[in-house]
Parts: sequence; C-alpha cells; structure tokens
Amino acid sequence: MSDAPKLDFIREIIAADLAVGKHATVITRFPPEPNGYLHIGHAKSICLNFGIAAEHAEVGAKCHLRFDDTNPEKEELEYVESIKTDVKWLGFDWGEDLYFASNYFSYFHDCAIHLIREGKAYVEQESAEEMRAHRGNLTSPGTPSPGRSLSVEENLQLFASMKAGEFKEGECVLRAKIDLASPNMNLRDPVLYRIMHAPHHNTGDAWCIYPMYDFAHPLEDAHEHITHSLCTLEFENHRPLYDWFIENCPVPSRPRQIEFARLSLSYTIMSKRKLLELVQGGHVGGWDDPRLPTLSGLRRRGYPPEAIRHFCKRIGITKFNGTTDVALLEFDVRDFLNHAAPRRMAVLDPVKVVLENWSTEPLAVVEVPNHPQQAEMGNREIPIAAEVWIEREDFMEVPEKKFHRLAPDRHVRLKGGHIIRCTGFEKDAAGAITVIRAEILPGTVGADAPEGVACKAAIHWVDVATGIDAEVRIYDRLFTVEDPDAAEGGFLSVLNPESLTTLAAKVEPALAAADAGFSCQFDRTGYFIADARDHQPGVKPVFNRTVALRDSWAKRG
RNA sequence: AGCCUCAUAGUGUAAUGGUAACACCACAGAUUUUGAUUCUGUUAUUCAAGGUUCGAGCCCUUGUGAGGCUACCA
Repeated sequence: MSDAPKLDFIREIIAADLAVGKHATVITRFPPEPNGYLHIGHAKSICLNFGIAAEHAEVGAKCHLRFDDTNPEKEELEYVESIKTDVKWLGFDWGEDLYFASNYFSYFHDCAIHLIREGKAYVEQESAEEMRAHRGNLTSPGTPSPGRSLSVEENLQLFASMKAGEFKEGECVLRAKIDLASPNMNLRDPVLYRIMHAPHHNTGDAWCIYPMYDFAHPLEDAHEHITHSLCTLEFENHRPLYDWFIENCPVPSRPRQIEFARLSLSYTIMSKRKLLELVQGGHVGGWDDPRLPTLSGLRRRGYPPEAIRHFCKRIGITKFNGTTDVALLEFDVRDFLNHAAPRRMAVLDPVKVVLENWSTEPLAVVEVPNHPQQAEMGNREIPIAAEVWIEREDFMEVPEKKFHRLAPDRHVRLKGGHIIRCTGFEKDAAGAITVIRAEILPGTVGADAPEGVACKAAIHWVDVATGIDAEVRIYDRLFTVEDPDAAEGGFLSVLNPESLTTLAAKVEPALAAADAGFSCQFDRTGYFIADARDHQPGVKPVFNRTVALRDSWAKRG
C-alpha cells in the first residue's frame, strides 16, 4: 500500500510556486456544472483538487466547491444536491467554501461594462450563422462584422438594452474584441454574453443575459482567489483567452490554469450526454443505477470510497490522453474489500441437500469466522439442520477431471461446518436435479478430514429452515448497459453480455427460494471478489466465491 | 489545411543527461475450510530517422501517429 511520493507535474508546479513565494497558500476548486450526476471521471478531478488542498494544509490551503451554473437551461437543483452528497461520500469536505457562479452575475456584468468602456467588447447583432461565417475557419482569418465598429457609447446603450430584456433570444450578443485573425479560434472575438429568457434556479428572473463559460470562469477563479485552476485537456486552447480576461478585467487575483488528461476507462460510459440519455430514456433505473459509473451508482454497487480514492492516486496525473483499464479500478475495489469486508455465504441457484443421518448428530449451530484472515472480525453462529441449499453448480452428476466439489460418493465440506458425502440424488422428468442426498461425517466440524477421506473443497450453503446468511450482491462484469447508439443488442461496456441473463436466471429462483431478508442486485462487488471476471459464455463459472456483507461498507459516511 | 497538446511493457505511471522501473493485467507453481487471499516465479517496454554529447527515454531537427479547436454548451 505504499504510494509513490512522486509529485505529478501539477504538484511540482505548485510546490515551486510555494517555494519561490509566488503564493503564500494554495486554493484550488472543483467546479462542476450542475447538469448531471458526478461519475468516476469526476472523482479524478475531485481527488486532485481536494487532495492538493489537503496536502498543503500547513499553509492553510483550501479547495472550493463551486457550481458553475451559468446556463439556466441545463441546470437543476437536484444535481446540486447530488453533487454535494457525492463529494462528501468520496470523503472530501469544502468546509465554508461553497460557491455558485450565479452569485457573481453582477460582478461579471461589471467586468463586461469595463471591457466595453475600454473598447474591448462590443454588441453583435448578427445571427449565430452570420457570426460563424464571419469567423473564418481553421486556415483563413475572420472578417469584421458591423458590431465591431460601434462606438463605446453605442455599445453601452445596446448592452443596457440587452440586459433590460429589450431583445429576443438570439438577436444579439456581447463579444470581446480580440483578434479575428488568430490561429486560435477561441480568440476570434468570442461571445461573452447571450440572451436567455429563462428562469435560473438561483437567480430566478433577475437576469435575461447569461455569461459564457470562457468569460465567467477566469473571473470566478479570480474572484475566489483561486491560485491554481485545474481543468481537463480540452480547455488547453482556451488558456490564452482565460489569461486575456485576467489581463483585461478588474480582477482581485491572478489564477493560473493548468490542464491535465481526463479519465477514460475501458468498457465504461463516461459521456454525460449518453448517461443523460440512458436515465431519461428509462434504460436504467436512475442516475444511481448500480450498472452506471456514476458515483451514486458505484456507491449502491458497494464500491468503497477509499478504493476510488486509492485508484485515483495510483493512476496519477499527466497530459497523456490514454484509456485506463477498468481492471486497475477493480483491483483497488477488491483489495479494499478483501481487507475490510466481512464474509457471508450465499446460494443463488439453489438445490436442496438432505442430510440423511442428521439425527445422529443433533448439532444446531456452527460457528463461522467473519473473515478468513482477520480473527478480530469475530465469528458468527449459523443454524444448520437436516436440509441445506447449495449452489446447483457445486454438484456434478458426472464430475469432470478437475472438479473438486460434490458428486456421487464424493466428499465436500459445508464451509464452516461438516464434511458430507453424497449418497444419491433425484431428478425430475426434465432431467434436472431436484434433491441431493448426503450424509454428514460426525466430528468433522472444525476438524480435518478423517484418514482416507478426500475432501478438497469447501462450498457455500444455506440452511433451508432458517434462510440465508446474508444480503448478497453479485460480482460480475456488469458495468454495463445497452448502447443506445448501437443498432440492436449492442453493449457499451460489457465484456460478456450473456452473464447478465445468466445471472438474472440464477437470481430469480434464489429470490423465490429464500424468504427473510434476501435481496439480490445486479451489482458486481461482493459476490465474486475476483473470479467472475473470467466468465466466458458457455464456460462454467468458477465455483468459489466471496460474499461481502453489504451494509458494512455501504453505510460508511 | 492552420494552431495547440501528447507519445516509455497489453493498461496506467516512474526514471538531476549516466544500468529503463513500479503497479495492474496475463501465465506458471506453492499454501489454503472461499478455485479468494497470501507467497514465489515467468513473458514483455522508450513511435521513427537524423543531430548534439564520452554517454539521450530525457536536449535539438524532421517525420509519423493520437487527441483538441471553426457552440449564443461547459
């Protein structure tokens, strides 16, 4: 668990800034737009920004949580609340530093007026299409539009009219006057304000003009005295514009934008557009559907926040645009759960075993450790009687070569309990096993197999009379949902689509068989800690499994 | 096409100009009352070509490949 103390390039820049006294402290920010739920990709940014603040606590470093809510058409209060919940769940705390870009609307407006007075902004009355045409393209420069030659007075008046609601949406915008010939398209007189006659979740109807990201963001950062504004690579080309606003507006501080590569995970849908589509289209149960890579989905699935944080630390921060294998994430989940999760037994596709000589040893309870290595987790007592459920796949009428579990005349241990020997079985008309007959070997609880008895495996079991040992979650490669873009039957992130239906078929009878407290979900954490990953269609799943107790970590934080 | 950025095992990430390494994955053995865990071992890496240098993954040039940019989204 020793993490390399190496500094990534961002932390190096910050350390250097601190060392030369450029800043006395560090202030970062996590600035989501409240237009959806946070997902695993956001976790990287959250861990980076809050992590850096925590690492420099000795100089009073902080990380702000700021909602970048400058577009009333896309944003909702529900998202604000979910984001706060998810950041907290991940283990971070913004303290008093919760902000909304919408609270700075009048500051943005002041800056716009300032730019107009300086002759650095003007009102454009062309349509979006005309502006696009006049902006030129990647190889040819743009050409001046009529608005560019308006006087300061005219612009001031026009902008006041915009703000007063005297224009309809799309009739005009405020643009910065920078460089229509710049090879960087972002500098070709970008739009600062557009008209939107839409109520804002925070400011209501107070405004009908709303600032664009490029204009608002640097001002938000400066206003909050952010020292290092960390964002993803796609904003690289925006940095000159970011700096231009810092240079030309009345700002109280001079933040620096630094870009890093966003997280891209194999087999995982990370596009907000697609996630929205899945949720709104009813393809999944909601933003917290356990099949989704949203933080709330991962939470329901049983992913411990510690594992996600450790994963983020391990993948590092660079400018390299790669795709991280989801196996890296899964390792951290398994690694954490393996140490932290108490174990339970579960049977998903049950077949009954009748212990025919049960009355010869009327033991009613066996004591089972909650964790195979960590004795301090204690033991629990499980009732057992003459009938138990075992997994259907733990029995083979005709065992194949490396099969070590139950088969006619073979021995197997009921995990934590007795060694049993199969004495027979019954089938129904269709040829399916209906019941297995067995006998217990007296005195084998907590003891090795007697001389001459070959017992090479211990299987999960559940007492028929008293019900199951635990609430269960299924661990499998179910990161997945159907791809709305695929013609049909396409999966975006399943390696093994069959496993979904296979497991569904297994869970149904299990649900029917068990009454009290049994609930199965299509989660991937806890059922198989590792092996289900190797499922291939048509290949039998690995029999050994670990069931981690859900509540023990789902309730954290 | 112009501009910006990036390039190290299958994946991610390291390496003051001085022996290319760590983790994951994969595979093979040992232990195991979870075919898990644990332990041991194995395979495999600097995009290409030039240049500077005693010495280049690192510096320079060119090329190749990948990503980003022509929203009144963020």
